[in-house]
Order: sequence, then structure tokens, then C-alpha cells
Amino acid sequence: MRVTQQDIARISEVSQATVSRVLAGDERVDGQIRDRVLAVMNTHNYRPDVRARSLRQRKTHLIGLVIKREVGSLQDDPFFAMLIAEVVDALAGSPWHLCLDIAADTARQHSIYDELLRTRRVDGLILVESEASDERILRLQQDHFPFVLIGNAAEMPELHAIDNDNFRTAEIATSHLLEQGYGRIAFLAGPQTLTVTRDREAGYRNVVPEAMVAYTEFGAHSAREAAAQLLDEYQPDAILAMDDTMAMGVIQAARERKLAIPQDLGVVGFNDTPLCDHVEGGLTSVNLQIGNMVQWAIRRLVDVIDDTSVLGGRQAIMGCELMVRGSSVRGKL
Amino acid sequence: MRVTQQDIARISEVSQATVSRVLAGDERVDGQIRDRVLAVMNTHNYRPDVRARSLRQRKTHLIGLVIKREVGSLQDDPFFAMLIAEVVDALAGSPWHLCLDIAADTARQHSIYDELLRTRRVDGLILVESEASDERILRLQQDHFPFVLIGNAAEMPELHAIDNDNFRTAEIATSHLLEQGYGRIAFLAGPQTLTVTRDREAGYRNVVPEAMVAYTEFGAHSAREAAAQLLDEYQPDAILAMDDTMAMGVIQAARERKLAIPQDLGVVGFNDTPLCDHVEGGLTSVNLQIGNMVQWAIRRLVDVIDDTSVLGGRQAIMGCELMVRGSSVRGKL
DNA sequence: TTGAAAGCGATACCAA
DNA sequence: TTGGTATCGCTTTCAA
Repeated sequence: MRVTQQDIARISEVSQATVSRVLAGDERVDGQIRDRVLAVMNTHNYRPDVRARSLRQRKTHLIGLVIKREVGSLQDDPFFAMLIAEVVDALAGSPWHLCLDIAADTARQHSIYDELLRTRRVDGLILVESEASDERILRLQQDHFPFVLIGNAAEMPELHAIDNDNFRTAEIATSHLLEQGYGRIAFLAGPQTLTVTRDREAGYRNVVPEAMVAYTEFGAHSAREAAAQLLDEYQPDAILAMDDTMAMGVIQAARERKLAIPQDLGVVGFNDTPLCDHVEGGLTSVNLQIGNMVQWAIRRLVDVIDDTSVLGGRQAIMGCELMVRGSSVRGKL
Repeated sequence: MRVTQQDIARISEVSQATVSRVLAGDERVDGQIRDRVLAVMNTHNYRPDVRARSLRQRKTHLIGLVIKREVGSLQDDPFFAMLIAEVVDALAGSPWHLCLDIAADTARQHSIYDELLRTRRVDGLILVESEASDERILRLQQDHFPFVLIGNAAEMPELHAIDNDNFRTAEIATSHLLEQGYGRIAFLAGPQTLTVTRDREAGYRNVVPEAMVAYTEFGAHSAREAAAQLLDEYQPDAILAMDDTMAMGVIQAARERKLAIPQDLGVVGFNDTPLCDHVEGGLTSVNLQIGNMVQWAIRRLVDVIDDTSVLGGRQAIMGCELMVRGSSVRGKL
């Protein structure tokens, strides 16, 4: 059988309460007794049972992250790999752990959310890719469940949220292409319903003299098809893609048409994923500092869970940096 | 306050035990009573508290996966993205959830393992990239903790494990290069201490007339440097890389030297990650069916946790498939 | 400073 | 078929 606090108490010849106090580092415990208990804990390799502790303290020390993707499509998206990696990294060494789930359709989302928070499996949630209108958010608010959003929540100032200034990021990326002498810049956007798409489209339109926007699903495959059509019908000399994966789709379509990058076609992506270095000459991309966003979100989430009086505003905007590589710089001979 | 089973019992005017039975779908509950209780549960949006349930049933329904990587290096490795994606997918829709952690150094590994299983945070573990000599395994065995290995465990037949036949996979990949007319094939291997490296090296040596092996760390960067040296000093006409990321490093080094792929240099990787499609012409890669391995591992782990009498052997070998793409096929004009 | 005892919210055994 | 009650392992008052 497993060794419990009861056992430690018996062996140490103290009460269970005292053992608990020693465990909690309670100052009021007599030094000698403390040492004795600690010694017994040590020899018996005692570790408290988090299940019991969770029940009593009403806290699991688990943070939930639910990915909104089709099952089987996650691996194709370096953004999520990045996001998950950053969350795991941010949690490493802390008493918090990550509970990771995936849910594609809305029905499954609901059941996961129920399972995760109504059953109190996790203490709080990080939400990504959610829209302000998102039904999930209403449920979470109703239940007073701790959560932090990574994404646009401008219309709900009461939410804790962090986002990029997507208008600005698109402006910066588009301006860069203009400066490099590209004059016919198209925007290969994501689904039109997403705030992030609309924000970036606005930033793009604000800079570009003549706008051409194509909406498509995320992923290299659909981006490739959309880019092919764009190249054939609109014949842009540069394409700004919603993310690096879509930029890879653009590059594939360009290759099929024997278009040289960056000479015939300039390409810029978002997220600055490791993909960028795998493109010949490198893929120019906007670094959104996802790591910093995740760190902010987790710190904030833990504060909300612990009911720490939260310092500063409820929302933050993260800066970005354009990482200029070969795909958008025409040879300066 | 949260609504508890007690509340449901009071409102339904039955005992708490009956509510529990209804929840468990116990057949012996009178139909009328069952309906009444279910109705009350519904109106009050009741969901059982998993913390209490975990304590009583001594089961958290969490599966642990500890990634063995430097913090901050995960995103660069599509293998892990793939692995995590497959685990999350395999768990989706089941009552099991994933608890994901990362630990780089051995010290941190130990503390994570302690935190995870001695405290009973998770019910079982999936182990990857572990060596048979791995200290972790001894601890897990001593504690009779349920776990399943993804990797080579030939020397410990008592372990539940699934692996590829790495000897064969390397043979297949190398033979393919030979058949394509490459005669001076080098193997860009991982760390020499790993079983997977040694197994593949043996497979490679078994096929190749003249062997040349370079060991290096995982990751595109170190692969690039190692490949550069290999190209300069050994001048192979083909390189078999340990994984796709390392193959990308090889391709980068080849580009710097103006070597055309596949004409001047054939390249083959492992894992068949999405990266393969991002290479011009495509990167030939060995598909290790990681998804199937993960599914096997999780099914087995759940069986072990549930103490189901395990059918079949304790170890399995997964097949593989060479995905031939442009990087290893010289134009047949 | 220490111990006894009351929970936390479920499950499961034993009677009725 | 249903209810009473012990129990899971820990935290946390309340007394002593």
C-alpha cells in the first residue's frame, strides 16, 4: 500500500495535523518535531496525494488548453506546436500543469468544456482563437470560471485578454513590401469571420494602393489552391499570407508557375515559425511574440485563480517584430 | 455555491447513494426515481466533481506525457508536435485526458516524475525517447506504476512497449537510395548513445557498400553544420538523415554549396512530417506510423491501468512505409 | 505548540 | 431496490 500522511504521523508519533503542518512549512511546529517528521517522510519516500489535496483545497493546479481543430490536423500547424510549447515551457518548474485537449466541432467543444470545468478538472482555461461572440465565453462568465483570452476582446473590456495589434502588424508587413518595390500586393487571408482576419485586412488596406483580398481556410493545402487562383487571375507581385503555413502554400503555387522568389513574387507570412528558415533564402515573417503573450496569459490566469488582486489593466497588447528574410527582399545589385 | 450530489439528493428526495447510482447508470434504480433524479440533475446543471471522484476511485483519468527537451526547443521539432497531436487525438472523445510536461535535465525529470506519479496526479505514463538503461524506468517499475514505452525495449521483455524495426527502416531507406543510383551514401545520425541511432546505423551499414556515419544532436541547426562538414570532407552523393528536421539542415547545407537536389545529392529523412511537402520537389521520408504507435500505446496503457487482462504480447513492432518524393529520385530522362 | 475532529464530494459496502 | 454510513487522504478550524 501507499504510504499516507496517517502512516507518517503514526511512525513519527505525532498527530496527522502536525504532519500536515510540517508539509505546509508551518512556522509554529517545534523544530525538533519538524526534523523528526521530515526524516520519517524522507525514509518512507512520502509524497502527499494531490487527489486528496485537490478535493480539500478545491484546486487541482491544472490549467486547461483546448485546441479548436479537426482531430488529425494539428501536426500541420506550427502555430499550435508553438503555442503548446510555449505554454508547457511557461509552466515548467511551477506547481501548475497543463491539461491539453482538442475539440473540432461545437458539440464536442461544449462537452469538453463541461468535462473540464464543471467537473472541476482544471482550475482555469487559456482560450485561443475565440471570437468575442463565442458562446464558450458566455458560459465561462456565467460560471465565474477563471480564464484568459489570447486574442481580440476589445468589445468585452471586462475580460482578461492579450492580443497583438493586428491592424499594425499587417500595416508593417505591407509597408515593408511596398518599400521593397512591390506594387501589386495581394492579401491571402483566413476565414472572413475571424476578427484577426478583419483586423489584418484593415491594416493591409490602409497601406496598399490597390487592394486584393482572398479568403481561405488555414493550412498549406487550401492556401496553395487559393494562391494558385490568385496568381493566375490577379497576377500580384507580392502576397501577404495569414501565417507561415499559408505562405508555404503560396511558395508551392509560385514554384508550379516557375515564379522566382523574391524576384517575381514577394512573400511575407506571420508567426515567425521555424518553417521560415526552411525556405530557400528564408521567409520574411512577422514575429508576434507568442511566447510573451503566453507568459502574460498564464501569469494573469494564475493570479485570477488565486484571486490575487490583479495589477494593471485587464487587457494588454503585445508588440511585434518584422523578421526580414530573403522572400521579400529583391536583390540589390 | 456549486451544486453537489447532496443537493441533488435533497431536492429529489432520495438518498445521496441513489443519486450516485443514477449517475453510474446502475440498473437497479427504479425507473421513475431515476427519471426524477435525472430531471433534477438537468435543471440544476449538475456534474460530478472529478476531484472527489478521483480520491475515492483512486483514479484521475489523466495520462502523463513528459517531453525530454530543453525548454524553448520544442517548437523546432515537428516530431513532438506530431507525437502530441497524435496523443491528443487518440484521447479525444475518451474519458481520458492528457497531462503534458517538459523536462530537460535529469534533475528536473526526477522531480517531474515524482510530482506526477508519486503524488498520483496521473494514472499512467507514456514514455518516449527513453533508453532501456533509463533510470526512470527502474523507478516506475519499483513503484509498480503503469507505463508504456514508445521505443526500443528488446532487452526488457517485461515492459509494455512498441517500436519500429529501426534496423529495417534504415535498410529500406538506404536500399532505396542505392536503387536510385546513389553510390556514396552517408548517414547523418543522432547521438550515438541512443538505441534508435545504433539500430538504424546497423541497418544502414548492412546495405551500404562503404559506410560513413556522422553523429550529431537533433535539430536543423546542428544537422546543418554536421552536413556541411560531411559534404566538404566526405563528398557523399546522398545523405540519409535521422529525421526530417535534420534533413532540412542537410538541404540548407547543400544549397550553400550549390548542390542540386536530387541530382548532386539525394536526401532521405524520417518521420514523414509535414515538412516534407515544403521542400521543392518533396522530401523522401520514412513514415513510421507514429499515429498507430501512439494508439497502440494508449490502448495498452489504459488496459494496464484498468488492470484488464492484457491480450497479446507485451511488445509490438510497427511497420513503416517509405514515402518517395523528389529529393531521392534522379530524373529518369 | 499540538491534537481531535469536521469536512471536501464523491463511491461502495452492508442492512433493511 | 433503497438508505445509512464508512472511506478515500488531506487541510483546517477549534480546543486544549
